[in-house]
Amino acid sequence: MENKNRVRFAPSPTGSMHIGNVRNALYDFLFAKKNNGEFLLRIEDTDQDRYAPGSIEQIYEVLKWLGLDWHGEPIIQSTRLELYKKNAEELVKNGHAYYCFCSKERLEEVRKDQEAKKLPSCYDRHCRNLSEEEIANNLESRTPFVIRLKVPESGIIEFEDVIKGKVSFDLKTIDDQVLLKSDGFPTYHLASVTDDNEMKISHVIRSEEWLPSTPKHLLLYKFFGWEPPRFVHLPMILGSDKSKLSKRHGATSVAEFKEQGYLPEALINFIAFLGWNPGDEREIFSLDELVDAFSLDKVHKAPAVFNMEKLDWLNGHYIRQKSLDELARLCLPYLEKAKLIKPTGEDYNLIDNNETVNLDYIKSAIALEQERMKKLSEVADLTKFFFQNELDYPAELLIWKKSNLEEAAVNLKALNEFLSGLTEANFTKEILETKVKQFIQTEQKGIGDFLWPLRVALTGEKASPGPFEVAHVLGQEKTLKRINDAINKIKKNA
RNA sequence: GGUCCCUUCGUCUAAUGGUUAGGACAUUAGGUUUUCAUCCUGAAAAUAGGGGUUCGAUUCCCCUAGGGACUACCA
Repeated sequence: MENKNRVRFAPSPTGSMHIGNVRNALYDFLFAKKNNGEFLLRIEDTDQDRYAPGSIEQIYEVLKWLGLDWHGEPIIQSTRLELYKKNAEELVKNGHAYYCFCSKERLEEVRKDQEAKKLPSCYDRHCRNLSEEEIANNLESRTPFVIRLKVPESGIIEFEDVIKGKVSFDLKTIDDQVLLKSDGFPTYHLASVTDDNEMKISHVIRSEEWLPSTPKHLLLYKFFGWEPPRFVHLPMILGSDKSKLSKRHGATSVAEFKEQGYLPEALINFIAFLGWNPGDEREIFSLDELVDAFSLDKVHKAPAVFNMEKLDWLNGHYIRQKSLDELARLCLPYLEKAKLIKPTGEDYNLIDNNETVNLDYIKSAIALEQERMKKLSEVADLTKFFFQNELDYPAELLIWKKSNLEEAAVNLKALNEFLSGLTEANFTKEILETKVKQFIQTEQKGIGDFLWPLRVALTGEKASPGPFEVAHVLGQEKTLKRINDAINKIKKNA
């Protein structure tokens, strides 16, 4: 019980959840579940200026959507200001931190000066040795102040990162970090160390950008007399040009991916493999399977480039795995958004001609495109011909290979006649295929001479599902109408 | 500039001293097919460079180069 593994995902509510956040959360989750530990959530809202309204709710929503359920109530840092303040003052009392009354202007000047002299920029420790009287006076006159960490003058601080291995820093290069800001809020450093201790976090799993501030955190643990956790610095995720993944690389927020129709399964599977793999050749993993296979010692040191093509492939894979009911449920909003259908009671109206269709019709249409979809958002474009009354395509599209419009018209007429002679009951994919192919044989022509124009007449597309399955979904009446429409289109064109 | 981290096909990665350097995505050639997609088969494609250590280095060490992060009263 004492040594239970506890990890936390600690985002700050300053914007939308992005891929990097999700990777951190995912590895936290996998590590906790794999090792019978707890996955906790903490909201690091200690920057009043950067707080983005709604982003806390979005964090919850995204984690739930991805299936990364956390344990217990989230810790909200802004509700714990007293604790941080108390800890900062304790450090001052023990001589490990000090009041600093420097103005922002002065700090700015110091920085500029150091830059001009090509010196490493850090606080010049102006207030580090203020007399008690000076401090008392400043406090008395209500001069704004911060509390800074008193970094020892010399020494080496070394630690064993779970992923990077041994890392060491010379204390001489470390700045006297601000711990408590003049607005009374803690900085990340104070707040996260305080809370990680309070929450009994065993492994701090976070992005590599935190590696350089880890010695400050270690100092804090030492000065507080607390046992430090293990540090686990995850490699970064890069964009296609190998710079830190950002907006200009396209979608990076989870909300955008969701909107484009990426499935949580695909996102999880893909992101898990950015910097980790199970060590064998399997590629497809559910969240549960990831938990089972996960281990921190298989996490890489090197950063990984976010490769959208592979995500698309995975997403297509997961779409193909979906049951039709589930897929239809996911696709419906996209069809409505594209103004193809609108719900009316239990059924749906086609916006094009106000015809009423039922859910089964929509499902049949979606079923035919399931293996072609890479993202849910593509469903509207892929299935639109099932919901439109008049198809908009050039007559020339009806021409098969080296054939011509006249022949297309002749063949379509023959098909129309033949199909008119069938009963509605014959309009299944299998029966149609058998019968139409028999019919084509008697015509002494190539199969494409009939099937290509038929398919185009039914779909208006140069690429689509086959004509028999489309005709089945459309039904005899619409099928015949579309063939007629095509013939008329050719006539008009002539 | 300073500190720290990193380096296997285009990309994600396997192989921790001995392999024809393996797989996946993407690319590409075929097959199936009325088109597209799916599916199947094949091809091309990598150990950043230089030194060591070793009988033997992708693997261990050093240097160089390149990339990245940090360098805020942001996280």
